[in-house]
Amino acid sequence: MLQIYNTLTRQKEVFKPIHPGKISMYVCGITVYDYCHIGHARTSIAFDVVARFLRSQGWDLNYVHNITDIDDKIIRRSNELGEKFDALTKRFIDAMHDDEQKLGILPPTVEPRATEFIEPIIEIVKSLVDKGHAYPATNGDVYYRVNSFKEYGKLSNKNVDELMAGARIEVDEIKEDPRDFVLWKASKAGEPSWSSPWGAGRPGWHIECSAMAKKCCGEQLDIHGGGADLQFPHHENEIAQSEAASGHNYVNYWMHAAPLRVDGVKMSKSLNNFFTIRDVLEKYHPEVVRFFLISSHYRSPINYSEDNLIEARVGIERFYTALRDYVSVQPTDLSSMQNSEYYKSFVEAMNDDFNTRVALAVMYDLVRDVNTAAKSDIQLAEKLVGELKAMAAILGILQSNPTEFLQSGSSDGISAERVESLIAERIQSKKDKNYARADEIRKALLAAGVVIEDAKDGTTKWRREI
RNA sequence: GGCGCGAUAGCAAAGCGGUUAUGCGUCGGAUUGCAAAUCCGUUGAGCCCGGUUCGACUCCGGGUCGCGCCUCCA
Repeated sequence: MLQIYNTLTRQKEVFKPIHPGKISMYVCGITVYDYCHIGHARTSIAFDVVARFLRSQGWDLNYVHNITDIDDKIIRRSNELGEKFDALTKRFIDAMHDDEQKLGILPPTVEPRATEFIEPIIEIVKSLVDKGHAYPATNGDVYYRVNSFKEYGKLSNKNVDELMAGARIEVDEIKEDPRDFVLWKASKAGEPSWSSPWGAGRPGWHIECSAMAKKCCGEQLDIHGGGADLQFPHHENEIAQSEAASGHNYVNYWMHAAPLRVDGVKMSKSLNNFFTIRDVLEKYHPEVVRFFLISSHYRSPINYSEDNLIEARVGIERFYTALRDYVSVQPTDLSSMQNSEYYKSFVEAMNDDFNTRVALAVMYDLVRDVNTAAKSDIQLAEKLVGELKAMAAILGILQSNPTEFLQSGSSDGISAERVESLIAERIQSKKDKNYARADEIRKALLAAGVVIEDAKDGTTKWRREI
């Protein structure tokens, strides 16, 4: 029984789909004017895991992950760089796809871009104007009339009157009310623009999601997700737009991933305390990053630090060390795992609001039993490994070759060839009972960050430590 | 100021009103030429003050501290 924490009600709820067996899930993606940072990866991976798990359980999932490819920041950046806005966004979309692919983030069912949905955006704005929920201003902008939507604030639990009193809201003469937000923005000369009933302009920030969600999922969604920082104003405004336009409920379950922190505070563009995904991947294996990001619950903040990345690496090493001898074992088909106690526990954990941490704990239990079985019952060990790999696939981890993973590390370290040749020399020394030389070699390798393990059959395995 | 969230052992991080989370680390044992890996055992928790209860880390109230949103942000 799937349970999801719903931001709207601030509690876990049993999930009930709009259409039996089907789920529509819309997740806010990024505005593409720069490289993605690890905070973006956190949210993308969280929902990638949700999507993988839902599909694994037989749900027919329509996963929509949008791209906002037109907005003020994009225009500003394109002016700064002297690069056409669509060339700029293409460049960063390509980079984003590259990052996602490395991190094992599967492509969504649909990846709509705001600029491809200008007509539907104009349609919604028009209908909001017609219904009195929006109004064109004298400068050519069209604004949403916040006081026309009586449920405004229900998602973020804001009191509308207090919002009005807030000192930080910019008072704009052109708006009827300072809380009103822009749906359609008149363009200045030279800016990218599309024609509309209100003149040349471009979409405001929030409206594109209302339009894309409607076109890709219909007027009602099962799940809508995004980073916690989008709860207000973005998702609040989406609700106001979509529900005022359609006249009925927009989203059944709102999910928000907690922010990634650096030194205890949120990683963000404005604080300039972010690390891009590509920077981090220069130092750490992509699976380490992914493992780190799913090793705590998606609603708990995670602290990004070297120590925690190293801990993630060590945590995965336990898995790969166990899997080293079972490279040929294939993941077990989920349909034949229904009676596995491990799998039942795993599914139970994931059904409980996608508790990846508990799911990993189940997998660690499985690893221990694999290692124990390896000593006495290889068939059992292989069976358990098949199950372990099947669960790992649901989380999108343990997809590398174990030995390659364990031997991966900084490129400036000792070469694999050098390691192999020293190991060969050590094996000979051992045969000659020259243990002094054998130990010397082991110490030298250790100093170079290489740990060796002698197997019973006389061979020696090695891995890098970071 | 308004609205939320959190505080767990050396570190990371979950569930749970009474019964081992889990990973890393420590220590001891098995194993090993010695190691490493592995297994077994060990170590160790629940911010403070009240309350409810036969019993609270878990529920309720009040503090303290940290964080998020209220402004662009995944």
